[in-house]
Amino acid sequence: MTTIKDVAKQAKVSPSTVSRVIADNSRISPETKERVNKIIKELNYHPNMIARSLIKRSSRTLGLVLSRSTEIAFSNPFFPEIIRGISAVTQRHQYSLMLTTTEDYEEEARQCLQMLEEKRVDGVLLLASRIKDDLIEKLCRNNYPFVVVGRVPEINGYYSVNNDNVQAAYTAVRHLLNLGHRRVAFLNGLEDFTVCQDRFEGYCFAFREFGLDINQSYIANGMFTQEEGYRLTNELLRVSPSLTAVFAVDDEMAIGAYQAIKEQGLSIPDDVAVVGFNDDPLASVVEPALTTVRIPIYEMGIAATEMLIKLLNKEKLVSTQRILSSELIIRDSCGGARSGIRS
Amino acid sequence: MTTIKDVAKQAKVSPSTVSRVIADNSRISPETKERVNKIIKELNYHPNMIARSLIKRSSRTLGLVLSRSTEIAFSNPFFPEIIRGISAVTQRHQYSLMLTTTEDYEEEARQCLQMLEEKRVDGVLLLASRIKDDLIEKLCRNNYPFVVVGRVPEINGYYSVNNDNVQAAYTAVRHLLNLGHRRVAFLNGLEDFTVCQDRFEGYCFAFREFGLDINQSYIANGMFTQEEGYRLTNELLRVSPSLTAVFAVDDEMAIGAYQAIKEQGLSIPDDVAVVGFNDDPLASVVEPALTTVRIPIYEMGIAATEMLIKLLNKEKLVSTQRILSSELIIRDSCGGARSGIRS
DNA sequence: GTGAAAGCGCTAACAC
DNA sequence: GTGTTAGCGCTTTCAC
Repeated sequence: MTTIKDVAKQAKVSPSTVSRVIADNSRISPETKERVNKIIKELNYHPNMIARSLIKRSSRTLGLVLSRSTEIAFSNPFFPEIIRGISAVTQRHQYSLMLTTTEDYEEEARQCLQMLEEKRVDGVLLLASRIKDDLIEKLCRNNYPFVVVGRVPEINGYYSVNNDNVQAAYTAVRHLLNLGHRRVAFLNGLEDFTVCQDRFEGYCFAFREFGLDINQSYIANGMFTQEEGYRLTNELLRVSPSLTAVFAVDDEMAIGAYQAIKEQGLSIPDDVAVVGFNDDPLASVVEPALTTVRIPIYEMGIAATEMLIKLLNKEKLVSTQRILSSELIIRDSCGGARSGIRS
Repeated sequence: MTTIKDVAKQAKVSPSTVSRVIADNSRISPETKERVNKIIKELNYHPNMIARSLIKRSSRTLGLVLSRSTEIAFSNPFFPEIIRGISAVTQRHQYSLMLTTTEDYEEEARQCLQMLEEKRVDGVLLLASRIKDDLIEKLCRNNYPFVVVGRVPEINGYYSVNNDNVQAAYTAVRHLLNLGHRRVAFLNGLEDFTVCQDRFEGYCFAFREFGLDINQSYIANGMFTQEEGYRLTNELLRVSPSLTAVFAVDDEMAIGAYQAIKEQGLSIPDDVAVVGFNDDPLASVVEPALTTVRIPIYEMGIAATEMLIKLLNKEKLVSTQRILSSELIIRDSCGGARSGIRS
């Protein structure tokens, strides 16, 4: 293994000079620079990042902890897309990305703290979804740099990136109300996910705007799965056979609703309109193609990572929170022509 | 920041003793051990992994480089699943995982080498798919530890984990031949992916076993996308309207085939049977539910990571290659009853 | 059983 | 401009 000393010896300079050449220090003579660079190439020398990290007190690495529940929650496109965004920015800023996946929340918190305590990472990105989150409290208490993708209620002052869940759900439901629907069911996820709270709020906003009351028997909660969507829709249709539309908090659930609606001999969109959320690849494949909300996942990854890196550089941030807007993708599941409406 | 010296001072021992306590060294007195551990807890001390890595000459970190093309190639379930498997093993062995995603192959190779050269990682996991691969040659030449998920032709002596693509495709096509189909088209991916080569080989094996000739006009190549599946199937049906079955190298392509077949007014499975590959979540959702091959992705991640860690520990490996078997999931796209047949 | 000392590979004052 | 020196936080001989 070649070290900086080997290069120094060969180039007949001191290690510090080599170090300066690598750092592209201005007050090094062009001749030395050239000679050293030549030797570096010859010896195929690469600085040892571990050693550099030790002295710089920074690993130049960001941590990302994915818990299984988050994965399930957002299922398909979310996971690879956000990583792509995160990775793009880490690379641009010469950071590395350290990843762990965990099966449960306890483990997630443990691993996240460990990465920080052991100085493996300079800061972490959190895909937060749950209502209660003592990990975040702990991170705050220890002054660990972190950025949350999502929203954590009852905690303030943390940096975060999120999409406009309330607004997007409002737009989606308004779309249904505008088409004349009044008996609109809401197929919601589990209540302790903030996305579910927020999307429910959007649903309520739209109803309020139209001067309509919320009918509790139109609301159902369950897991973000197709099976659950199927089961809940069957139940909703049993209790309220006169429903004319279903708004699902997730496309997987919407697909489950499709099954249930079709099994009842009802037609989509003629008898029951459906709107989903997330723009899962499935959405354009099912028949009729599903009207849904597209979330800028890649961009959220970008934004969150940029925020974290600025934080680490002690740069001033314009705001502690960024909300990215999503887009209602109108397809065939509500009738009407296709188009895109900005929410 | 608390260091080992702080702990040593507080516990009135030397840093080396603290180090020994942490390493659970046998010849340290129980009393000292207890006292030191108490101080460690009190001060909330955590060893700095960077410093440890430096002296141990090991980052205890594995690298994973995902290129965009790989992602596209295997699309959906592959990416999160294999990471889940990899992550499970890295955690079990107290390793970390460093991840980068890249848009192209050049970049992939560059980043992979860099991680190794800069000693950020002790070894890398490669999701290899392409026929020509000079990255792997380079890794071999430099004696960098690595394990390939997939197969790289024309290179030997590297460690790898793969699924039984030839066997699985053979089983899938034999299933069609057993059902009486003789004019079976093969919707293949791009020829420079080894998976495509291997699955094509399986297709040929099955034909040979049945004493049938390969009809070149039944073979089509394209990208692993739904659109391409649609386009190619239209073409195949135009040239050979008498086709009775389509075997697709990927479920996305199979879904594209569905569209084309249905548009021709043909019924699945009555007029044309379809078999896919990968058991994409889509497969169970489309109508009729798609018969496809399920690949043990999670297990491949597990196996590859275990192999790499053994390699790093200089443990003897039983073999340089592990082939995991996949399973034909029989659904409704070929007619007949549902069941699982081990390939 | 424990401590002292050396050093992993690098950077950054501080000299000159 | 460049070299000398010290030291990042840890482990590991080698003493005793």
